[in-house]
Amino acid sequence: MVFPPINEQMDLIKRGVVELLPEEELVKKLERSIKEGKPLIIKQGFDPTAPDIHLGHTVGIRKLKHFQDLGHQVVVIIGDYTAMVGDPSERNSTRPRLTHEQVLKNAQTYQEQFFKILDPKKTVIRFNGEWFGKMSFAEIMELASKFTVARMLERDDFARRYGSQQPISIHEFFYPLMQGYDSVMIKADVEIGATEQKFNLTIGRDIQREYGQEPQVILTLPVLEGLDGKQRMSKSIGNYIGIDEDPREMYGKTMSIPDELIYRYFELVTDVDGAQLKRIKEQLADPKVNPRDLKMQLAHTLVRMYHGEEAADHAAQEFRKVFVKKDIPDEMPEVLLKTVQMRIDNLLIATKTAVSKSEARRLISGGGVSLDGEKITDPFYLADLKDGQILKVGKRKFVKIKTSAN
RNA sequence: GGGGAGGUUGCGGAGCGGUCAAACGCAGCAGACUGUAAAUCUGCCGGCCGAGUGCCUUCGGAGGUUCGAAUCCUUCCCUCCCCA
Repeated sequence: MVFPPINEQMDLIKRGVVELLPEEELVKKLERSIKEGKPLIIKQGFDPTAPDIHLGHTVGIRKLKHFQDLGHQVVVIIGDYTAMVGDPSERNSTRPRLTHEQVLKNAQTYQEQFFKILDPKKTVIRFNGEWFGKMSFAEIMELASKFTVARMLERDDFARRYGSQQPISIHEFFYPLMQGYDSVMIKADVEIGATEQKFNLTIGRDIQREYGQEPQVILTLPVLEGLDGKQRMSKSIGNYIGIDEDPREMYGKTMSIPDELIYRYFELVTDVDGAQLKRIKEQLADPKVNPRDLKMQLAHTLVRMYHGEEAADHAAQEFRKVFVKKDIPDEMPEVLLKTVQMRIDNLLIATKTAVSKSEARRLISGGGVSLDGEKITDPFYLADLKDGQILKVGKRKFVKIKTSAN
């Protein structure tokens, strides 16, 4: 196995990285790897708590991909066991625990989605239930004895919860230990994680040392902000862009990120190269350039990466049409109705464009509803329904009406 | 084991016998504007009824007191702190 020279490797490895600790150790590992022709083992763990991967996850996955491209061995740990514990990092409350069955089902989807970025032939996937599932109580006690409560409470999220009178369950203390033990089991050389993972990653070094192994190098990456631009991207907060999402959704959601995040997204979750990245930065600083255009470029890039060029072009076209020109989209869901007359509030319910009648009436009175381009503000307006009529609710819900009369 | 503080509408957090579907902030939705589903401003923000000092469901669970309870009492469940 032949690897690129160290400085070349380091350049790619360091892109977008927050901390690389300790850097000298990585250099030593790389030197040895080149000398012996042996790839390094690069680890990252994922908790299959939600069945969809979003852009936030891809920050790490893309970094794994960098290592993979350099010829190293990527090992993805699916934390089927740790997911039952729930990572306490950055949480101010105990996470709900999942059943093993749910976890396995989620893991399946995860794997499929990983391979949209990673090369399946070069990726090893391990479930940590493989070793934790058969660990004896004595072994668990041994692992637990290697750490103290005070050490755990050093962590600011635990300290914060403790201080603000929030519950911390004992089992949560096990999470970092388990994650560290994963590193022991696969003899990790490098572990990748978000900055909030630093504590867990560091514990991994200590645990490896306790078990007589050379400690892993830790590499932390920024936490990607979600659509709101403030909170971390997360499925449970609902501010995420899933990599499996419909191209138009993906495009539109990207357009809704705050302008300040444009560069960050380019840097962390797209495949644009260093030169392009530099140009984007310059353009963003130029007051003559409309940030919207760069955001459109970002949206296009993301859709292209996950759905291909054609889908990206189409999504861009639709966006221009619907949101810039305020036109109607090419395609929209059709709803078949059995009558030719219906009160407008009921029509919103029938087309599922509103969940409750109160909401429907609110939307109507608020001026958010139109039929064939004509705004309707009376909730009791009796609409004559025609085939092909377009109902618009809010900014982006469109429904084409079909009547059974024809 | 003893003492104390708590559990409120998605979240945070007021309310402590009627004027409470419950302040306020955040999130969300809609409208206006725009350079975009950015920013900003305005409105809405439990459900139902052609809509009103209307009806129904909600303030950890179950009972009770009262003309009337998120607010008082009993009991149960859950959390946190201090002492042992």
